[in-house]
Amino acid sequence: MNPLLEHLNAPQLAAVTLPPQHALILAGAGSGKTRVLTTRIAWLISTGQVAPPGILAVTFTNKAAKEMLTRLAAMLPINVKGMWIGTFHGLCNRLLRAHHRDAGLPQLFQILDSGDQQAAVKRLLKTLNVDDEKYPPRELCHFINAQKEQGLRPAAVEAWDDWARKRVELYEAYEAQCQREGVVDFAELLLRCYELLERNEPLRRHYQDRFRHVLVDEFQDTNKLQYKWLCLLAGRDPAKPGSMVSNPPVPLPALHSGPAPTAQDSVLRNPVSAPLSEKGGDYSGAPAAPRGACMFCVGDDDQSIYAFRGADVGNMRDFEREFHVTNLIRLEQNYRSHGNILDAANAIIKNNPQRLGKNLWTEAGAGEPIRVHESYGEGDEARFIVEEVKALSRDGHARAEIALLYRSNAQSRALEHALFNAGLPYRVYGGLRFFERAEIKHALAYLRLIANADDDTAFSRVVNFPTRGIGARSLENLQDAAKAQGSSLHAAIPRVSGAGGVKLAAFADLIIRLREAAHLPLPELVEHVLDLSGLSEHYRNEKEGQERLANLDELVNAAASFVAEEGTVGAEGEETGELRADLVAFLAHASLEAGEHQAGEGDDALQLMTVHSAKGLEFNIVFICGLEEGLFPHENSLLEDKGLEEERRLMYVAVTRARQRLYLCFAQTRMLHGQTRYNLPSRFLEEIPEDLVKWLTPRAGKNGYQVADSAAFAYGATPAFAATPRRSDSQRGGGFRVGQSVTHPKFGLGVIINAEGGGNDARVQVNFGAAGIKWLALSVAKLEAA
DNA sequence: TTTTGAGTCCTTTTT
DNA sequence: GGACTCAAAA
Repeated sequence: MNPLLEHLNAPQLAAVTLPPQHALILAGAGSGKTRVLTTRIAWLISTGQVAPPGILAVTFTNKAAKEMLTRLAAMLPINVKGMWIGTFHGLCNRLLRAHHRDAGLPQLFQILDSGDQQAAVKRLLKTLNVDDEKYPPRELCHFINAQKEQGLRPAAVEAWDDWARKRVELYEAYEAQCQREGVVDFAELLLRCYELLERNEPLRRHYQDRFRHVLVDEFQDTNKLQYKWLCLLAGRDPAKPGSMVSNPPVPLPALHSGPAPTAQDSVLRNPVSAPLSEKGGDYSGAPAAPRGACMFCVGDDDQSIYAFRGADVGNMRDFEREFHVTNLIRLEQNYRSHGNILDAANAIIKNNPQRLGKNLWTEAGAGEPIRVHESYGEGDEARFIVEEVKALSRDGHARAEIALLYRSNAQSRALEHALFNAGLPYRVYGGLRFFERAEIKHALAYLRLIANADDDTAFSRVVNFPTRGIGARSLENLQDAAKAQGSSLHAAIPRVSGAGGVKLAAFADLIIRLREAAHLPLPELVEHVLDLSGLSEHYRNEKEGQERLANLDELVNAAASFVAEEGTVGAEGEETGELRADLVAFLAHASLEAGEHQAGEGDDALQLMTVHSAKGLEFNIVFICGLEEGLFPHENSLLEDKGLEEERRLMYVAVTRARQRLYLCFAQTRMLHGQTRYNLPSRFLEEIPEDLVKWLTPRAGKNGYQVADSAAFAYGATPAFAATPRRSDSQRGGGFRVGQSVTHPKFGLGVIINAEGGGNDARVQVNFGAAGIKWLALSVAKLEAA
């Protein structure tokens, strides 16, 4: 037997060795998804069914792509570096660099990250004198990206009123600005690449012939445009029914002079395109489409948690239908979690309608019960977790194997506070990332100006940083001049006169001097830029500049290791003429891969992160915090179509992160937006069968809190208010307190969220959930403790 | 040009 | 409550 196939279970084996047909693999959490994907590639290659250049494998994150490459390298005696395995954006970047002329892009086009994009939109609104209250940049970016992710250019966007028409107009103006500056945002990377293939038949044919197998990871997270892009590469030509709305064929503006080369030109000239002879190995036909690839899509509709950013689970059904998928394979055996955890996850997700359907099981035993803990407030919740973690630590559990998951980032504060006070090392994921730091972005802006001085985003960022006396007025003059002659800011510098003009000219001179150093090896070039621009100097003089200075040093290191690692890739693409490919590649790398969140990876630290960022990870012990209505499920989600379903999938993802032990925590009160909120326990708690659960605090009543006095709470609850003085017989008597569950004959079950007055005047505010929030006089309303 | 105070917002996030 | 933005004051 092929050693690659050892230790695969039956469905895994079936998936890996599937004959060349389109296939959809429903891979449950912890079912060995990545293993199947990589083994499939290795198997296809090692059995001679396809040569490495015939493979296209797509992921969403750089991490996943890297992981795939690493695993593949361990399985195959080939150099996997040059293979087409990467993120959607990374691969599109590669294609666009190779065929930039055909795509209507300058050779050295720069990539805007979301921050750059927002800055560009802001700048646009300013030059057009558009009220940014009416068209907030954030929202406008979102709109533009959403359109692009649907595959819609401005001409194809429908608008019904003036406001909407203006938005589309701004979208158009934004496109023009990007084109003028030679920059491309994330969504544009995909859309431009899609259009390139759609309109350029020879090029499309070339890649359709080349790629025999297209493999997609996390398929449930693809958006419409990504799906279209995949379809195109897999050999489904654009005009066919079922393909998306087509844009009116607007000719792409060309930035360069001279005759546009044909597609054939760039295919033949370009080293990216493998010789056609390599394409199929001794691939022996079979039922696959005559042209184009076999699609092998791996995903889990139950783990689709990115609808809010355009992901469309519907792609799974569409794919199944449009590609006539007969091979639907379910990977349901879970190798991660104990039985109770899986049972809970299955029970929760069962409440979602319209699933493709799947039930995880394990050969591992039931394991420990799921622990549920109620506390009074978020501080108490955090203290409980701290004590529990300390105990687990004493028992020999590694802290790095314990994760604290929460729905929203704001929740980390209380946890961090308690952890800090307890001296427990922890690491929070999801902060500012390396290439997003201000000082790094400044340095990169200078580097970008070396590559392309017309990059107005980069120009505006550093024209007066460090300050060189170029104030708002000079910039305004410059902007006017640029607008007047329809040029970039840089090109307009000679048109500005006066003192401002002199200073601007000095800046232009700086750019020239930076460009003169463009022959230096990349790390030295970076260093040179830091020096000459005055960035290093600036941070040396700043009180709090030490860390930033260290980061800038780190940038030099990053450049060095980039050259060392990607050195071979530097040869990819065309000769860039006077400017170097490695600089452009490094800048693309900085935009496409923002870098790891922060240092301190080696330490044995608790892992704190949102549920979203925990996707794909696993831990021995998991605490899910803040399991309260309004928080998780988040209140905003209830207003959205299918919002609750997505929250439930999120809960499913959270639960399935745990291998051995799972804690579910909730609190009666929580500080939110500066106000104390009283929430009911999350409905997801109730969806877990009772026999899987062990309550660490007295069990809460259905839909409400346990009526218990504070002593019942392990870590000292401190009720802030009592409508009537609390009495020891409050259970029996009429004493109510904030946070307590009550029933009302008409409104049903609720929780007291506020109170005022006392004695006969006492009134309480009760949240009855669906029945609303009411103020009730205790002397009148027939309230009872639930 | 930098500092400071008021005002605003507030799920989730990768590329 | 707090982080971030933006406009006025030093």
